[in-house]
Amino acid sequence: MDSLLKRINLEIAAIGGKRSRSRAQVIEVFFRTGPHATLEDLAQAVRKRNRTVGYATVYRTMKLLAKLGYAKELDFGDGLKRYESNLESHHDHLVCQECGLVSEFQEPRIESLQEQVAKQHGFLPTMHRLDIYGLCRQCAVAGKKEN
Amino acid sequence: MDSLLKRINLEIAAIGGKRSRSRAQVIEVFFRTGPHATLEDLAQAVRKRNRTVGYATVYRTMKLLAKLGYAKELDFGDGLKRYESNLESHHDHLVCQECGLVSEFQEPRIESLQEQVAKQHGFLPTMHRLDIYGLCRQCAVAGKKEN
DNA sequence: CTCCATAGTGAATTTGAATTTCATTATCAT
DNA sequence: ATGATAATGAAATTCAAATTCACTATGGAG
Repeated sequence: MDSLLKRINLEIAAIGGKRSRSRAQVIEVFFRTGPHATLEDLAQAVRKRNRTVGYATVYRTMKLLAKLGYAKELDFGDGLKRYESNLESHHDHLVCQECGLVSEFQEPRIESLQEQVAKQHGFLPTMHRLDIYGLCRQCAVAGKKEN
Repeated sequence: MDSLLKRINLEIAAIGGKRSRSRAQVIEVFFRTGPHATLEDLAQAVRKRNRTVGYATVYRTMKLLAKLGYAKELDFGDGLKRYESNLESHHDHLVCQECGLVSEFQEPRIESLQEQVAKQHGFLPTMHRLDIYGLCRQCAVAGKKEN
């Protein structure tokens, strides 16, 4: 974690940036917070520690982390931007439309089929997004009972 | 096309709705316009024919079509909502990050793997979204030349 | 160490797509 | 025809996100 912060600071310096306490706090909170956190979540968490950190700094820092490749921007269509660490291995999402629960999965066979498809279309893929929407186990059961 | 409009009007009537000229124009323009049109695109196209149609009507009509299942809402992460007809068979998207070109593909093997994954997680899928981002053939070639 | 150019900051403002409001108009069952 | 109600368009509102701006902090040059 400390070495991670150091590495990030080096990269920031490399592109002509300076350090700051606020930004360090945002970065630390981000990596400590669970995945799929909204900007609002992150801002809350940061400000819980240090009330003086402004929303703008949270937004700017997350954008910076995304640019450096440490964070990934997510959008599950609810109008809120979410971020997750890009350090963990790649995965896709199952989003419950009822309770909002987001779970993750990996399926290498899907990945390789995507590569194939892209190649067939002369397309050079840099990333992809696969989100499956529906009802989680809990909500599916609850839904059945209602009928 | 005419029979489609009639069918839609029947469904609207069934949920207690009335007809209107503006709405009919929006619907017609939507089905005549290429896929992945933004709301702005649609509004422009409609207002080109009939300047008196307001943006709100375009927005409301597209939401209605989505609710009835005739239109699908898309979001490629550029902050603009797009719509495509839901009459064509299901497909996923290849989005060029350089020129914005969107092309479509179908891959039944991916679909079935998704079903499998969902089942394994006790998840009841209602829909999914798979977008592959990268460079289209044109832009990939152009990018190489630059280096 | 001391400058000082410049990056970063937070509060406040602005942006911009999308939605809602509201007074008016159009539709349609009776 | 009439009256209940859906639909309309212009304008106002919403809301997350981005930007502005006056001020502060950082860190390389000397």
